Amino acid sequence: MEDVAARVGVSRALVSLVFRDAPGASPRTRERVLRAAEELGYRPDSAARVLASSRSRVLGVVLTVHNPFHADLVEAVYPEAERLGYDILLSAQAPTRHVRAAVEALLGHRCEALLLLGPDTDPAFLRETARRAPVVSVGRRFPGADVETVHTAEAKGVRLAVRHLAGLGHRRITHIDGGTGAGSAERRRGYRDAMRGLGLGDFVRVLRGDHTEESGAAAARLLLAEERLPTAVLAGNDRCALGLLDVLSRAGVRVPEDVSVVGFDDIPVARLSHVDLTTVRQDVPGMAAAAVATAVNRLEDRSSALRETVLAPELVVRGTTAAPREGAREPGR
Amino acid sequence: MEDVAARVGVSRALVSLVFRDAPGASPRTRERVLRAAEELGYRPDSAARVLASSRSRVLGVVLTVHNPFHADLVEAVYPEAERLGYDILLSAQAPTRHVRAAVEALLGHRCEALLLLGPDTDPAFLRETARRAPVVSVGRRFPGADVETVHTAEAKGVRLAVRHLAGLGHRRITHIDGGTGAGSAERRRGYRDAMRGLGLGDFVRVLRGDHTEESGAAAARLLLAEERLPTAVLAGNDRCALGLLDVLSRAGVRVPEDVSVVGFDDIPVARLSHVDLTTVRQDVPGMAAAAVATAVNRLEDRSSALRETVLAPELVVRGTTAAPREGAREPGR
DNA sequence: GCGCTCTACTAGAGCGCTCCAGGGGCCAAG
DNA sequence: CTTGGCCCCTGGAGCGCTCTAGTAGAGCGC
Repeated sequence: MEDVAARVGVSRALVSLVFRDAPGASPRTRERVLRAAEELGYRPDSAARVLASSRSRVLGVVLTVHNPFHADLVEAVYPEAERLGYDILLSAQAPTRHVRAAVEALLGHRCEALLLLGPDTDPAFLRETARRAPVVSVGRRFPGADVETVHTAEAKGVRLAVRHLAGLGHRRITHIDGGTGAGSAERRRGYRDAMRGLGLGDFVRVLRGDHTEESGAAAARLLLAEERLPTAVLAGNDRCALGLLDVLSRAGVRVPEDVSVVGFDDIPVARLSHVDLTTVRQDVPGMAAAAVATAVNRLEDRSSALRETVLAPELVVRGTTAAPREGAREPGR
Repeated sequence: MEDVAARVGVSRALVSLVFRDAPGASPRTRERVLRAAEELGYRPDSAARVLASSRSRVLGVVLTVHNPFHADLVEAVYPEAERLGYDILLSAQAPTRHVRAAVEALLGHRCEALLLLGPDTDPAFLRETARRAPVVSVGRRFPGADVETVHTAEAKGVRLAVRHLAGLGHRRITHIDGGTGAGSAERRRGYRDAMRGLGLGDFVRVLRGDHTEESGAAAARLLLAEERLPTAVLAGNDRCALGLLDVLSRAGVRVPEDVSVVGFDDIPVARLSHVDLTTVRQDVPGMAAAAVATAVNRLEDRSSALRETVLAPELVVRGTTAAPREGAREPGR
């Protein structure tokens, strides 16, 4: 910085000012400073910057690196953060690496706020973390944990799916739930309510699962071993639906002719032509934008109240749902 | 830090020393400092640390966030880095975000070296980046780009797969390649060589593809439209194999009875019971360890020569390969 | 000419840490 | 009793920036 200043013949402060895009330098000088910096290969040091300004303008994101839905969110977070002048740093949560470790790393690198994607942790830890920095939980609710929340109206999404299926003539609609996965409890409840709301209370059936392909496969094997299949299955998420589809198709069960399948999330694989999964799409750009905006808002106004942003999901009808076969219909219909 | 020092009744320097785990403090004092810090909720500020020491001990990792193989690598990188006392920062590459942006972010945050996972970029950019910091390209070779390289012996992996298939009696073994994907050119060449080496040169057939499920699906549709299927397909990677399997099974083609399928990578989905894909496993822990070690070694000895670490792959035989049906055998066998 | 404002720029004090050059005790050897 | 060495510990100068308070000088109205 000293060198750049010397080369242009101004003070260090002026150079600093130019690099901060702060007012107070003439266009001509600004231009000369920039050129000198270019020539000398000077790039401001973010550590020093952070230290001096006690602001880093960095948001930390904790993701489960194996989760395709998180991948979508991360991708959507970047442009939004950039728009607001923030930088993004990622840290991974994994079976072998607790959220705690990811949070420590991020905070240690001066992230001003944290976006936790479907964090697999306890409210106590979040409450504690929230005292250190604004925390936004994306996709998972933590009542009473003092964190900002951005999530989809899960129940509504499930309702859309159930109505779609019922509208096609399905009654025996089984739900494979997502266990303790993000949003899973809400989806399970939403399913029960939607079924009852349509007078299908007697057909309610929930299979335990989680948000992986494996659990969908397991559910499929369980169903195949029974006397007859349900006419439709509502999976806890797309990955579960994928596992289900795979095992069903290998067993010679045709989708959607023999059984209809609906997922949740609308991850990229679901859109592939050969999968063509009917699913409930979460508003990824909306969630990313809301998460970033919430964090930034909180940063700029510490006293602001906790927000809960709920985004509307959307049913995307593709090729895995159709009317049940005649023979599969309930008698007396 | 001042506060902690005051509370214990020592100097700031002593506190610094304790937190750096540097020798020169008695166990008793060390203990007291740590307790005081705990009570006051003091945590050293990494920005200041970095600034003062002009070392950050942070490695930057650029990954394609949608890539399950990268997810595996990232997970394996953490423990290795921790062992050597380094921190990891992630930045994503995506269709909407060039490697360049990820690299800038990481370097701006004082990463001392960069691990690029199968970077989708040009040698010129890498050469330029390598002048700024040690760069390790994982899974993709860049001859002449002055970067460290860690990759699998792709040709060997393919050879193992081809031999396995040939050993089962297959001759019409088709390869769906990975286009410009990481390692793809080597795999393609390896396939050709292996086929010729087994006297199967006449059966060489390469279908253009890329490293996505979609390309596997497309290849499957193409094959299904032909007079007869090959008896075995060697996909460019697991994702491609997955797309292929999916379309085949929906078309009523049984795997491995009607056609055998082999993937490459051994990503988590491949191991799932319902997929049970025979594949060539890349040594993920080995690659992660080598990548970290190479970066650290380079950091500690700037003058060290560029290394290329080649790891042996391993054939994992699962349920998608078997001997070809009698009828499918070549006449005259 | 004076006082005023406004623009363009500067000096210098931090930000929170590391690290080096010591400085006292204390003990064993001479 | 000295000397040397070792162990613990301290003071203070940076690291590369930001930011506040302030200066110089130009332009303006009266």
